[in-house]
Amino acid sequence: MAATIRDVAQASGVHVSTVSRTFSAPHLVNPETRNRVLAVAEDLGYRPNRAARALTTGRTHNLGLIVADISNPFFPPLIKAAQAHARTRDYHVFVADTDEDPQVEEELIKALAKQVDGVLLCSPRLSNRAIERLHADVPFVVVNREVKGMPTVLMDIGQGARLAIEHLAGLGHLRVALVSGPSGSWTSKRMREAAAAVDGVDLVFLGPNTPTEQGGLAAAAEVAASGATGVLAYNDLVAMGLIEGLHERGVQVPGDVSVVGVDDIVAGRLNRPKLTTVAMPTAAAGRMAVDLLLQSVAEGGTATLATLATGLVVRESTGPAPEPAAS
Amino acid sequence: MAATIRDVAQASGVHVSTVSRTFSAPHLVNPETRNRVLAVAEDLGYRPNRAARALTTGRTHNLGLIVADISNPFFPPLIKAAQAHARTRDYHVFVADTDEDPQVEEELIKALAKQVDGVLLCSPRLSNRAIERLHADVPFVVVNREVKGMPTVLMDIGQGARLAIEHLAGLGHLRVALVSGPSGSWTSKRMREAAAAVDGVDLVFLGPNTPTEQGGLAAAAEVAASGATGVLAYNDLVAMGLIEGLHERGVQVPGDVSVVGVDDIVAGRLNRPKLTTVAMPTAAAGRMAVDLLLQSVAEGGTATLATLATGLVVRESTGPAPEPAAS
DNA sequence: ATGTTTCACGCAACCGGTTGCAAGCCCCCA
DNA sequence: TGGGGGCTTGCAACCGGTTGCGTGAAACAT
Repeated sequence: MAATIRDVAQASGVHVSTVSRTFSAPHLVNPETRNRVLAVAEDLGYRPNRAARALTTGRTHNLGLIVADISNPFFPPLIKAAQAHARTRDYHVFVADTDEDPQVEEELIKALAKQVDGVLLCSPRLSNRAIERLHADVPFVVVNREVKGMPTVLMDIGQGARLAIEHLAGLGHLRVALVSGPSGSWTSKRMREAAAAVDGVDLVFLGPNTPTEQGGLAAAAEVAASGATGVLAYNDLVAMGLIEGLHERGVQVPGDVSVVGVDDIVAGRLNRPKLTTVAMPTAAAGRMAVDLLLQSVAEGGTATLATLATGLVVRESTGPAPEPAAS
Repeated sequence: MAATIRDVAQASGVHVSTVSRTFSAPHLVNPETRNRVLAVAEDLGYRPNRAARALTTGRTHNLGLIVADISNPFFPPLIKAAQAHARTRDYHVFVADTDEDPQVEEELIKALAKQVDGVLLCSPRLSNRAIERLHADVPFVVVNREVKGMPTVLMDIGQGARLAIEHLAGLGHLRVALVSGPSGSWTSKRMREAAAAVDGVDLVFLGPNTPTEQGGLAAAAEVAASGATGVLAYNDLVAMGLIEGLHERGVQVPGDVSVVGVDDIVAGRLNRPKLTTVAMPTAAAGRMAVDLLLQSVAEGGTATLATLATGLVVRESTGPAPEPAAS
C-alpha cells in the first residue's frame, strides 16, 4: 500500500541504498541526485518505516513511559513534559498504564522492550529484583524510587515532608498523623523517615491505603480516632478524600484538623478549602528523566542520580492548632 | 544481546522456521520438538521480536491512542478501559498526547502509523480533511466526533445536554447560559443544538473557552453579567473553575446560580458543592472503540457508528432558581 | 601520461522474523 | 509391493530498511 524505499528507488532510477542514504546520510549523496530522490519520495508520499529501520540500526527513536495509574493527576504533567522534551530530541514517547498491577507492568515492559530504546519507569510497583532482571532487555530510568545501579530521578519528598511537618509544628500541632500510601511504597517510607527527624511533634502512622480519594475517605475514621490535629497525607488525592471524609464526620478542616497533601495537583487548588501541599517538580522531573534516558541509551549505563527540590505551598487546609478541649 | 530466533534454532538443533512455527503456528510442529524448542527458548530468555514479526505479517499487535490532553480527567478512564480491553485481545495500547496542537497530532499519527495496526482518535483537533487524508496511512476510530466514512464512537452529549437543561428548567431557571469549549468544538455545537430544542428557557451562549478550570475561571465574569441563573458548562473542569470564579465574586452556587458540568470526573464528586453533571460512559466508549478498531483492522473499513447513552447525575451544584430580586 | 585521492553510487549481506513450497518419512490400503 | 496421503521439517525468498566494501569516474598532483 504505502510506498517503500524500493518504489522510490525504481521511480527515481537509483539503487535503494542511494535512497536510504538520501534520508539517513544526506551528505554522502550528490545534491542533484538527492533532490531528485526527495522529489520522487515527496510525490509518492514515502516515509521511511521506523520499525524496519530499527531492525538494523537498533534505534527505534521511541521511548516508553510506564505509569501505575494515568488517572492520578500527579502524572500527566510529568508525561506531557517528557513527551514535549523528547520531541525536541526527535523521539516519541508511548505511555502505558499498568493499573497498579506488577504483573501487567512486567508484561508491558517486555512488550515495549523491543519497540523502544528505553523506558521511563514512574513509581514502579515491581520489585527491585524484577526491575534489575528486566533491565537486561532495555535501558531504564526510574522516577520516584531508588533502584540501585539504575539512573534515577527523585523528587526530594523527604525535604518536602520535613517542611510540611515543620509547618504544622509551627502552627502548634503537637500530634501529627502520617496517612501513608500503598504498602511498601518507597515514598511513604521516605516521608516517615523525614517526619521522624523533626523534633517536638508526636507522630502517628496510619495506613496503608490506596493512593486515591477512596483511600483518603477510608482513612478518615482512623484519623479522627487518632487524636492528631495535623495530617500529612500520602498525596493530594488522599488529602482531598480525607478532608471529604472528615467533613462528613463533622470535623472541620482547618478548624479542627489541618491537612497537608503532596503533589500540588490542579484539583487541589480548586478544592475547598484549597489544599496546602508539597509541590513536586513534576515537569522538571519528566524532562530530566528523558535526558538521563537518552544519555544512557547513547553511552551505555551511567547510573546518575538526580534529586529535584520540592517546596511547600501553604493554602487554606492548614491553620493554627485548636485549643485543647478543656474538658 | 537478547536471544534471537536463530540462537534458539541452533541451540535446539532445528531450523529457524521450526522455531518460528513453534510460536506462531504450534499445531504445525511435532509436540516433542515443540517442547524441546520451548524449553530452550525459555532457557535463553527468548521472546519473539514483535517489530520484526510485524515486518512480514503487517500486524504489530499494537494500537495507538491519541488524545489532546492527558491532564483532562475525562480521558484516563477511557484510556484505562481501552488498554485493559485491548490486552484481553492480545493488543497493546500506546498513548500519546498532542498538547491540543493539530500539528503535533498529525506528526504523532504519522509516527505511529507504521508501528501500530490502528489508531484511536479521541476528540481530535485535526480538520476532517486532514483526518481523511491520514486515514490512508492507518485505520482510525474516531471518538467523540463525527467524521464521515469513519468508524465512530459517540457519547450522546445532545441527550445529556437536553437532560441538563430540562433539569434546570424544572428547577425554575428561565435563563440558562451555555459556557462552551474550544472554538469549533464538535461537542459544543451539539450541546447548543440540543439545548435550543428545549422549550421554555432563554439561552445565552458564552465562550469559546479553554476546556479547563482556567477557562471556567475566566468565564465567571461573563456568566455573572449574563443574568443567567443556570449554567451548563462545557465540562466538569470548566464547571469547577466557574464555580470557583463565581464564589470569588460572592455569587453562591447553587444559591444564586446553578451549575451543571459534563463528564462526571472524579474530582467533581469531591468538589464542594458536589457537581451535578452529565455522566459520560467513558469506559464503555474505550472498550467499544477498541472493538470497532480491531474489527476494522481485521475486515477492512466498516464505518460503524456507535452512540452511547449519557445520564444526568444530580448532586449539589444545582438547586431551585432564586426568587427574582424584588428591587 | 601515470599515480593517487576523492566522490558518488551500486552490490549484497544483514537485522529478526514469516511462509509457500517441496522433500522425506511413516502409515494405510489395495 | 506399490501408490496415495498426512505429518513434520528444511529451504529460501521476502518484509523495508542499513551499511561495509568495492568500483568507476572525475579531479588533482607529479
